[in-house]
Amino acid sequence: MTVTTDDFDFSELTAERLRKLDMVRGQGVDPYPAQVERSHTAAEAAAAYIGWEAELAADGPTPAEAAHSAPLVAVGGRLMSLRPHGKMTFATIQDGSGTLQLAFRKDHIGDAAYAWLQEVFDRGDFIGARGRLFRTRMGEITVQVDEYRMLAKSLNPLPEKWHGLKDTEARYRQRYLDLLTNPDARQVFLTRSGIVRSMRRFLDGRGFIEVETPILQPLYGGASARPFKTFYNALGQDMYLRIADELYLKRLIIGGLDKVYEIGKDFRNEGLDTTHNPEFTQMECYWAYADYTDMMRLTEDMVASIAQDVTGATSISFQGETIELAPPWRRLSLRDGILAQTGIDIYVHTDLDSLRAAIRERGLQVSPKPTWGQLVDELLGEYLQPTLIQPTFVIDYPTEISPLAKRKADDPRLTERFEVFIGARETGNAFSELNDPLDQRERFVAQAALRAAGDEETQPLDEDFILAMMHGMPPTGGLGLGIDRLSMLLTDRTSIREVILFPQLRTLR
RNA sequence: GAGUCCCUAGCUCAAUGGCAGAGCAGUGGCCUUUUAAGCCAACGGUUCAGGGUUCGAAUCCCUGGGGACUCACCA
Repeated sequence: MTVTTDDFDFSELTAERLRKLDMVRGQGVDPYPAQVERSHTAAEAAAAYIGWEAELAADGPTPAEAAHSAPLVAVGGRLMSLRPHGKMTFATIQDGSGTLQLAFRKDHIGDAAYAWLQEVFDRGDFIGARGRLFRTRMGEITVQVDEYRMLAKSLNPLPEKWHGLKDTEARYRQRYLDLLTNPDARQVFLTRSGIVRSMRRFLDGRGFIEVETPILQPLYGGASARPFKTFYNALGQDMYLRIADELYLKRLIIGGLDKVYEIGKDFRNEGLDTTHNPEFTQMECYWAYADYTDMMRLTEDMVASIAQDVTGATSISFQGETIELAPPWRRLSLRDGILAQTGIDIYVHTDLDSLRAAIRERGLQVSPKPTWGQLVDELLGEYLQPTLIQPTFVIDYPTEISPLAKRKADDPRLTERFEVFIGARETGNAFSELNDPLDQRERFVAQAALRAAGDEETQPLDEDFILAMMHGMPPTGGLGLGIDRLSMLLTDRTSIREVILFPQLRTLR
């Protein structure tokens, strides 16, 4: 039933809570006080009681005999369950540290205080309580409440306590309800936070410094993708949200910051599916005087170290597969990988027509692509990638699809580049960075030609970046790792929306 | 952008062409160690929206909205 006032439409349940709110205010009590008396979190209270029990054991008296000297705590949290039993009521509160049980006895707190609990509190409200800890007959550590107060009234009901919030759309649109009622969801985001923390610790420990580069850029670059475009009024010019951090981080390498990294959002104006969100998080790091083999060692050491930190092991379970992340990881050339899965040698079929013919000849199902490089990438995605469950460095990519990577000394058609695949998902991308400004300019020009041929995701010529490189850039290794993808891997989730707190959804009309 | 499936009470779910229902939550009552507390009672619906078919539509059809998955683009 919907109740309508001049200002709101709300449910009958909300109307009931508003009635209680009015009742509290009518009694001269502030339902939203600013000050909170709180000595312990839920977890700290439990730990304090266990510590007290341990001390007692040495002295002699049982906890029941010594109850009068049990720890006195002031706790606060959200009321998740209220279980009245006549003259005694049990409640469970939840704070960021966990849950704790409260016991209210009518003969202990008095008739009026006991009645007030039933009259004005609902599941979802915040409550603060003081009292001594004890264990119930069932052994649960519980606060014997001496006094309590309302910390904040909630006006909308929480989802059902047993099943939690199931509806996917509601879980994404109202993530706070998901976090409150689904412990799994909460754990995913704690793990994700742990991954980023562990990554920072690892890179800091290796002497990398964390930097911040522009998200709002006059020209996008550093990856092959369509950008989000916007307009900056003060300068009267078009701006882009970055699609990668790469070109700015390399400017820092040129500036003599030899080991830099950035963890931040990139934005790509592309599709939306279980592995893509238009706004996603990437770690990029650049290491002067290193090459792509150094980056491979860095990558496998870092990912294994992160997995150890957040899951306690380097061997993880993902979608029923056991994946071993301990180094060293398999290294497979792109050519050998595609040859093994399709029988096509991309070193033989080195132009678009020849490669198309070979694909047709074998009856392979791949979508048509406008350039040779994109077609090679398509073969990788269709036939090789699904086989790459265990962590694999696929190395030596065609120059045409790697415009920022250094050519291999013995074969200018290829670059010193690798992509990381784990659980059949692309998780990282790295190369020995191109530091020859003249070659870099040529690559940009070649990109323009590919764009003319129909490739919409080529990289624009960035004169300011070339200017920087003209001043001299040291040999450098660079790596990009997808934080969302890594989080999916380490939390065993197949949808990127499960590891992004607020995934992109269509706005409700 | 295309295809398939989904949308019912605050939440989790029933009802498949024939009286829209249950559990939880909420309301009233009983209950001093429960923890998915229990018992009794009453209450709670624009079945996503709009249109159509039909004696009759939550159910079938069409249009629109939102979501999930698959495909295409992408990391």
